[in-house]
Amino acid sequence: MRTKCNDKYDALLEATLKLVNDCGFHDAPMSKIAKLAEVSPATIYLYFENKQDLINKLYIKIKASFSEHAFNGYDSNLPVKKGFETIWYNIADYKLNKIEESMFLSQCDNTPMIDEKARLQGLKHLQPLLDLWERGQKEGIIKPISNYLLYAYTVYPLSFLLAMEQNCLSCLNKDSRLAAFQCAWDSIKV
Amino acid sequence: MRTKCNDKYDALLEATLKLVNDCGFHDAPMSKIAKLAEVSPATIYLYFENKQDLINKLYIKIKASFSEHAFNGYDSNLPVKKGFETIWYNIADYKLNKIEESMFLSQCDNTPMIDEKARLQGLKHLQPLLDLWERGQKEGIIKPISNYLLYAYTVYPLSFLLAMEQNCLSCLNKDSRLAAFQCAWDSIKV
Amino acid sequence: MRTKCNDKYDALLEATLKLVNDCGFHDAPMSKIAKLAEVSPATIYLYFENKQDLINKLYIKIKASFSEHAFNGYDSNLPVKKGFETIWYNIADYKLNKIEESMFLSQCDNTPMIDEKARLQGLKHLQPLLDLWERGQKEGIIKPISNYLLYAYTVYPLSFLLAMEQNCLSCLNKDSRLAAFQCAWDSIKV
Amino acid sequence: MRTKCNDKYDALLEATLKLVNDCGFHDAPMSKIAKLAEVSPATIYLYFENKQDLINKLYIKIKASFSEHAFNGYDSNLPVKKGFETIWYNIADYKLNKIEESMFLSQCDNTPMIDEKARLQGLKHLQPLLDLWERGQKEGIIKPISNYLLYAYTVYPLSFLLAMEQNCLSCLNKDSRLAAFQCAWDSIKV
DNA sequence: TATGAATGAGTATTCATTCAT
DNA sequence: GATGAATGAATACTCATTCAT
Repeated sequence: MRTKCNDKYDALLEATLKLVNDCGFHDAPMSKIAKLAEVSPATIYLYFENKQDLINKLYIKIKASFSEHAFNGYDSNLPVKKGFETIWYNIADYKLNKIEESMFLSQCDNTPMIDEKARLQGLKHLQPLLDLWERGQKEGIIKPISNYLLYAYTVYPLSFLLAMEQNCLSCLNKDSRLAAFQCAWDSIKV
Repeated sequence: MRTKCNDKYDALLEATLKLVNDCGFHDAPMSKIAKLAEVSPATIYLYFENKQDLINKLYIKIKASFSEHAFNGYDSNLPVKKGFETIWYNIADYKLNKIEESMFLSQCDNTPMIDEKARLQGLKHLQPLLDLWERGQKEGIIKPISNYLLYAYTVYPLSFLLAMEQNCLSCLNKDSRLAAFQCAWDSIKV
Repeated sequence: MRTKCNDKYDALLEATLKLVNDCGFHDAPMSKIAKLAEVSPATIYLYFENKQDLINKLYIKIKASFSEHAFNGYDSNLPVKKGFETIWYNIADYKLNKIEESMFLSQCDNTPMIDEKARLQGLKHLQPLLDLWERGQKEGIIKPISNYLLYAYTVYPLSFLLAMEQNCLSCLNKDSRLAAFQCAWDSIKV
Repeated sequence: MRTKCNDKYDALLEATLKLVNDCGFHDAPMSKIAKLAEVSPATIYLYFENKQDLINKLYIKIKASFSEHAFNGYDSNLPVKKGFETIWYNIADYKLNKIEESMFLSQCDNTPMIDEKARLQGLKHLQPLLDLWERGQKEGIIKPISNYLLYAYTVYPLSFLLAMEQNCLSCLNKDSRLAAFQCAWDSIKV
């Protein structure tokens, strides 16, 4: 499906990202997406099957870039806390620097706008973090609770801080980020 | 003269809640809402100005019921931890028992589908919790960090647990809820 | 159909007149008419069969008041020119003083918004003028041309002067009205 | 790529003309217009912004064709009466041969269905006639009265004759048209 | 008599998608 | 591959009219 002219493919994804963020899925018609990408509406259908496919592909692409960021510089041989710290700060960085992408993910995750199939595909990237937690639990450093809880109390709160945007992005700034990390670590460490 | 009954008003809100949850705002047309509420499409406009107004009013109503639940049995004279515990468990209860409502709030909070005005009106109910935190900080029991962080690491994670629904609702069950609360408390206590 | 409470009947006709003039037939819904008349929409149907009937009745009423005015003080024994003068000035008076009514008649006469039946009923009031013209023709004072032409060149032009409203009402004022009458008379006299 | 053809644009204007004449603006819905033009409702919006724009454009187009007709063969060097005769007969011709167009103009001019802007644009074509009248007045051939009066008693009556259609079109036929012109001229000549 | 509630059919307009070049 | 034209089906919303009191 994806042809040699990646320019248009990418422009379409970018336009979709912007419009869905600003107006919501319900007010991001194909015609507007095409216009913003400087492309004919018909052209969209050369690269994507339909609107759902366009959204799905954007979701998967962003999820992938998110994961790539998350494990940047991470090595599974690091001690548990150090490893967790690396990943957590990476994610905080991503939220702070890739605001559009992060907002889009939030919208997808709280809305029935993504195929179940795409959703699953987006999830499978987190395995290294789950492995790290398992190791931490074996070593008695991390509480013996479900992965869901661990995620809910460490990574997920970052989404809220992002959503509060104007008033709260400061919470993720270099110098005040320590407090946030401390909360995260305190909530899971034994 | 027929008299305007609350039945229809409520049926419309209920239908909207269900459809927006199941299909998303973008696929919850007025015609479907009317059908589900067993009412003519035109009737909607006797009770609501337009679709936006319908959504806004539903949001505000649910936010209000949420707050009412949250502070049920709470007394500002309770010791900080006890007070926090009361509120936190109330909210966990709400999430567990009012799944539809909770999912709708998540969708609203991560989507540009709500008026800024309605959004603000929905926020003003949390004051007692903020007051409690302030007291806890003065007493040296709660970390001296911003309200956003406190909220992000105590209340907000519950939304994630809810969203994971099938796999994770167990995390909020009576017996395993303690672990979740412990995470919350650990992340904010000094 | 018309009941004892003429107040509401009249208020409805008045409201219709105003709304149709200001917004056009296409933007004068029954609900607005009811509101302006300070009456329930359902009440309209106690006095009128439907919207068409309401418009028709208003048309006929105004046509009748127009004719009454037109022949005010007219006596079929007057000499032809004097008689014509009387009627013509009466009509000019009406156009000048009953602007709303005159505009409504213009709209009805240039639009398919009136039943053919009502239209015919509105026409039959002009007989005395036609009789006068016939007499004038017999006396050799008025050109031997069709009634349509006589009307077109004497009475009808007044509608245009009215329609030009702001810029042109002056043409119908007491002192400048003579010029207009002179045109009318010149165009039909032998 | 299919190319936007004038056929559809014209068909739409024609359909609108017919429907507005036969049923009135209030009963000429876009769906009927589309059907009559053998086009999808959505297609209308490729050529016109909305219904108002469609009506406006039709009005302006017809006004332009009317003016073109009116001054066909007219030369500002002609003697006043001859010049007036030329224009007047041209207009009578137009009314007789372009009945649909003439009726539409009447409806527009007696109804709040046209934008003020479009209305103004439609007016500016008559200048040569006004110039002619001015010259006639300077030469002492035409009464020193306002342009409104001159128009009301010469051109405007033709609209009435048209409106009476069935019974009266004969008044505009070649042989009986002289009587009508004579009325017009008599009413303005000194 | 009078009403506000209720509604089915309709209105202008938009949308995701396909057609023809 | 790329496009603007074209469209049937849908969308939010309105209307003339009727219902139930």
